[in-house]
Amino acid sequence: MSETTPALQRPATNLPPKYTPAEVEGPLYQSWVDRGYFTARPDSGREPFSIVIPPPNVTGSLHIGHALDHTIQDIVIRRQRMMGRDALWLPGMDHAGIATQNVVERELRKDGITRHDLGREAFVAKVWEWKEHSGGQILGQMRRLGDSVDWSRERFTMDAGLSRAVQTIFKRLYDDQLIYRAERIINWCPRCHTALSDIKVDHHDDEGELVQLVYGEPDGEDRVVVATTRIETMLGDTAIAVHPGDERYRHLVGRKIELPLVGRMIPVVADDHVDPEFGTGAVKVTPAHDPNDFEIGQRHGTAAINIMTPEGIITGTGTPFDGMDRFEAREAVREALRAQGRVGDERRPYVHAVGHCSRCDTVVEPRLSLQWFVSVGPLAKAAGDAVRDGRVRIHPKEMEPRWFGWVDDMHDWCISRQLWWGHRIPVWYGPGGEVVCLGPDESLPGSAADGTPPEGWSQDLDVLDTWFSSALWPFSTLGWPEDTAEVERYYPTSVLVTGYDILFFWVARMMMFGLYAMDGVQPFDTVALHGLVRDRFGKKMSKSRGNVVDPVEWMDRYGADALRFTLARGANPGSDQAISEEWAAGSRNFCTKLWNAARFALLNGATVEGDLPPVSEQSVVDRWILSRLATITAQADAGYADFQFAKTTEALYHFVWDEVCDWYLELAKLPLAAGGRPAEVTRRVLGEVLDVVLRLLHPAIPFVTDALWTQLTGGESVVVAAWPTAVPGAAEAPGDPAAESEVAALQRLVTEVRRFRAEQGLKPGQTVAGRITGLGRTGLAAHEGEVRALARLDDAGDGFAASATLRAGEVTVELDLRGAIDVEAERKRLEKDLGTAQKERAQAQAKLSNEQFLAKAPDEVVAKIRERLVVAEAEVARLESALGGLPVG
RNA sequence: GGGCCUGUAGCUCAGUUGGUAGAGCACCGCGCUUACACCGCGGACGUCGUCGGUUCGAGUCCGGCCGGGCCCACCA
Repeated sequence: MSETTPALQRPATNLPPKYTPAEVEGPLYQSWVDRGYFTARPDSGREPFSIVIPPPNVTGSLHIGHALDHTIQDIVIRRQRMMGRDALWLPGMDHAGIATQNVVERELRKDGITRHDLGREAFVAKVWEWKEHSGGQILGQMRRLGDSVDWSRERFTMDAGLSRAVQTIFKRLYDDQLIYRAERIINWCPRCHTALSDIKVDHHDDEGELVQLVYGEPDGEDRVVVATTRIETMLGDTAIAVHPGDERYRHLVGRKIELPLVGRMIPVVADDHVDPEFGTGAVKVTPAHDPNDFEIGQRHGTAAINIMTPEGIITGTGTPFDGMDRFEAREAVREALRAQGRVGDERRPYVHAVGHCSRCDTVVEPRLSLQWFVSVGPLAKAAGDAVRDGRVRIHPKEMEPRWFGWVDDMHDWCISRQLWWGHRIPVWYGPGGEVVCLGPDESLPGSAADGTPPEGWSQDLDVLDTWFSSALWPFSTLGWPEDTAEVERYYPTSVLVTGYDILFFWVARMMMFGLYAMDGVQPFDTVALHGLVRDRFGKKMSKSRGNVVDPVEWMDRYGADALRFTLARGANPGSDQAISEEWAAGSRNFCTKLWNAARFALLNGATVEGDLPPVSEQSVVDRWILSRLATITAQADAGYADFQFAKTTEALYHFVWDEVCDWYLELAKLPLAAGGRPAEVTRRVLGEVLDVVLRLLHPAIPFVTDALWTQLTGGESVVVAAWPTAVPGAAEAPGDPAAESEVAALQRLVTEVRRFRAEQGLKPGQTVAGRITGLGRTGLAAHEGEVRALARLDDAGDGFAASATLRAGEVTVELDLRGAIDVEAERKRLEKDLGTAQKERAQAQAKLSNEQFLAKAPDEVVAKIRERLVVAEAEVARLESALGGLPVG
């Protein structure tokens, strides 16, 4: 209790009449941090619960998808904290190799310099500088959102500690021969000058040309026609392949044919890969520029000739095409071959899938390259098994097939990147061809004290794929490879919350490395997947569409709570959500409603002091709301636990708005006005309801709930309040059905009277004289006062003359409308209702006269239909009588 | 090419083991009823894509078709 917590000091009357999110949210976050609420306590003796944040890229700022991701994690972790767990939500950021390097290079370009002008060391220093700036922005946004992360444990994938983890695991994998270096066809971006993972390649249909190309003598018997979309690669052909069983080419297998334009003699080989049905049944083989061809080349021992520079310029072919860009060469080669009559004049457009760099959209070039790989076989198998045998749960379960589809058929992972920003591959090459992989504390024999390598040694130039370090995140952030208390305590983490879009390349890799590094212990027990945030039409957000929502803008306009509540309300497990500004406004409105309800309670002396009054002293209305509160508490608890955020927040929304505000508060006004013991009981129940509701809502909307809760209870903060699991003093679940049905009957009657009034043109606030009879037969004998208050009926004094009569079930309400009754309106209303009732009666009768139904349907269902018939018949009778009683108009 | 998901009120979406269709927003009346016009009261709105099957009964299960979307993929 210090100056940092002004909210605590305010008397109840100080709650401003108007809810202003900025005023509520502004000071709260820092006070939470100052009080250390978010700091995990390994020595607390409490049961641990841990989440590591999916580290946002240091590039740019948080987008709405991050806001969703963080909201979900914050809901989970805040609830656990309230449940008394030692809750750790570990924050941090990812260095995002290529993305970050691109951003910084773009900055440099504005000043007309390239990274090569600076040199590697200076450039990397520049990136660090930039990271400090950009990273700060993200942290500010997280604070704004209310993320209850443990700032004392913030990490960055390029931190010294995490870099040690990277080097340690690299060395271990290397020693276990799970990392190897090999020439492979990789996706190469000629513009970014880097290898791209399969995931960074977008395939979409482009129009090209499937050229038919004649090899061998155009008229000779060694004539072979092949088809290709990349004719320029023929300069690097080293074979022609046909299917072994293809009679058309049997005579050619084993022979050599001259490669046009180049003059090289290349063999015809037989390979199963070739589909004799496709095209001409013959394939040109360019091992250095096509993955299939590479494999064919490997099988037949043919050379791989690289004909392109990293920039995509033809080189080393000894032809006039050297020096041409690949697309330029495509045309030139085609023309040259056409001149020789090997290619037809006619162009046949051909639409096919072409890979593009996901970052710059350049057409990727399959290219032979010396790269580092992780041999994923055993690692992926373990990752699959962990889910198969139930050690790791994927939520929702429908995502499991995708998981298995991926881990059960994973290619080896190319981990080297031709970048400067990232973890440098810890491998050194010696003058005599030596290759040495170094662990964190190792150095080359003969190194100088300052680490300068011996003469002739140099380190591999490449850095590791960003995902390599992210894959270690669940334990590297806890201090691994050191033997820390945090690793011991918080690993495996309890739940991983992330979007299904990175299930494969992040989650799968964490699973592989986690199981590998931590002796088979999984990195998390549960993977909770959420979807993508889309625009109001369900379209993907993109800068080009101009439909991107900036979470900060919405927080400015509606508050962080409203943004969070909006995202939570749309968060159905694993599925995308469409959001619009109306939703945010609706969420803000809900916070306002909550605020106003709390104001009402405070102005009326609601309290949480002392025990809840015994059931014997509670009114039916109290019992009803407490029963409902107990139900909603159980629902919310279970719903949050099962990651059903949409369902749960929706249920709380309706409980607060439709039940507490619309009915309970209105009904409570009577005993509060009456004073005495009934008022005392109501004040206590009212306090209880709000207290519990605020605690249940706190994980989703932390700011406004804390502001209100401290006012209501005088407690320190709802952040550290106990999580409600049951409502003490309320009847046990399934609640108090008697009270619930009694109040339901009351609500039905009041609604009926209100509707009648509205049909008759009475203004909602206008009080009229009325006489109510028959309440006892509906079990509402004790509720006449409430009916009168909510339906605005005055007691009928002397001289009362009924001019309109409403029969609602057993109850009759006669109103003195002083001749204002609209007979036609009432007739229309009654006839409509009669139609509905008759239809219901007919449906029930039809079912009950169906012998098959009677014979086969369960008894309870039959009983339900019988009951329905009775009700419908009574309703028909009532409406017919009411219609008959209308004045002839 | 293979696989997955999806089609419910004008819009965006819920609908638990098959048993009389729901929400928010938008819409139509009326209203400053002493917490709240970021509100209240009342109202209207769907042959659950389509055809067929299973069943006493299907939005809910099965099959075909049509319409969207996604993932994976080396088809030259």
